[in-house]
Amino acid sequence: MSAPSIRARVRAEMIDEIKAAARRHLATDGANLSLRAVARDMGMVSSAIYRYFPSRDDLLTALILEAYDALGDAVETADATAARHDLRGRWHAVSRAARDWALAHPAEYALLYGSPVPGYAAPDDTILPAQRPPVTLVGILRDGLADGRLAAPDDELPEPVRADLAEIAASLFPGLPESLLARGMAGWTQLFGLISFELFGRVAGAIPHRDAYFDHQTGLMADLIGLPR
Amino acid sequence: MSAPSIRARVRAEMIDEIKAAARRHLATDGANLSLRAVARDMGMVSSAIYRYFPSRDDLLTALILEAYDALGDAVETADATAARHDLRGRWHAVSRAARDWALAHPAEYALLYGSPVPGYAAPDDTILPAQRPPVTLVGILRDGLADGRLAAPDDELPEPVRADLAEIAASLFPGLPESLLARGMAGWTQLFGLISFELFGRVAGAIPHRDAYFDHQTGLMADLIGLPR
DNA sequence: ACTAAGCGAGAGCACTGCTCTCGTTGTTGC
DNA sequence: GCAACAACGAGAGCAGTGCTCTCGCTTAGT
Repeated sequence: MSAPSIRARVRAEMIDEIKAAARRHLATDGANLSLRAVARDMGMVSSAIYRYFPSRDDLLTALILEAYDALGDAVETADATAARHDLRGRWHAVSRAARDWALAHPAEYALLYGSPVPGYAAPDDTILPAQRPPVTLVGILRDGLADGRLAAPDDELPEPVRADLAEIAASLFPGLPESLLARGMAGWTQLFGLISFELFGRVAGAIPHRDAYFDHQTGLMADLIGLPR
Repeated sequence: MSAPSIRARVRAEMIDEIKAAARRHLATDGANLSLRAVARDMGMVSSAIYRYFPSRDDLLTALILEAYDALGDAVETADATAARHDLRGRWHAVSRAARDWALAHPAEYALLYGSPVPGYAAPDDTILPAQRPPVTLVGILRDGLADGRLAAPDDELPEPVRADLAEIAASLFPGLPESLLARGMAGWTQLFGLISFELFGRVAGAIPHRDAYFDHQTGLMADLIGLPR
């Protein structure tokens, strides 16, 4: 007697296979995933897919969740691999990890950070995994502050901004000064823009040496934050 | 005798009406524009649209071109309205103009800066209008440098980065130091990320005071660039 | 052993982009 | 002024989509 029945195991395997096939289609055909094509790939008829996913959007949601997790893993692993006190090294490692993952999985990145699908509303399950990359980035600042290797800039924030950031800090980074959080978020925002520009084809051929450009751009944000060289 | 024949005039009006109807649909139904729905709105049958646009993608391209122009106009007008020597004021005015336009035309913004449609390749006509916002931003730096109100940072760029930026500067901003161009592009990248995050629903309810947050974030990039307060 | 649930196939609905044909209507050359 | 021609709108049709419903078959639980 197996705790998960045979049927349940087969079902789990089917779900995985469907997701795998869907991911394959996503990579080749782009964002507009065809449920029927996925079904064809598995030698099934389209209606059979509905035994496993109530709708196409639910399939997409499953893929999005997995993609968030994959990106989160990549980013956190890169952060953990770098020497803990080398703040700038960690910043670059995390940035590069995010970019590398995006370049390796462009369609999934577009799913996460591209224009939202009209009818589609991301469920709450996505909130936490979506926070992992920015939390990892700002975590570097938190560590630097604790080590004394990083000082909080003493710029004065407008009160509403300070209050909003204080709320975020309270729930995610207790004790982190709002001014530092603000700069960290600026860095995360620029990182996202940098990757999106490169991936979505703006910038085009204007910058042949993309790797070096990317590192320099993220380095500029490290400067803004005050990460020691 | 009218230089443009009646037929030609009617045709031009029809094209405009189709684009207007399409824009209306874009605003309500989101990115997946239905040619048939547009045709229905005009009391036509879908095949009649093909007399004016060879395909749905060509209709989208026309909308994209107009959107780029609208955004470019908004941005350049904002820049021209601010006092020429008030570099920081211009920076904020341009940033806000871009954001305001995006918030007022979210679907069109998504068309321009969202994930690219799989089969769709942006024609070369879009390159120039697409450059207008970043060119406007960096133009502020160019003016500041000419006025002596802004100094080029003397950070040393890796040679490949310097070379790539030098090429861009040569064609768009002759004489602009590469280091300044790099920081300007960082600002543009962050601005795009900022608007996209807000528009595409990340950040969600985390930041209630969006206007103030936006201004502060763009102000941080102005700091990085060195725009005088 | 019997019942109930899970499953895959198939038909069908409403929708999509796009093509082709067929009359009609406006434009232009003679 | 009229004939030839091009532009036009309607309609039918094709291949594709997401999704629903029904029908048998297989497996699981009692």
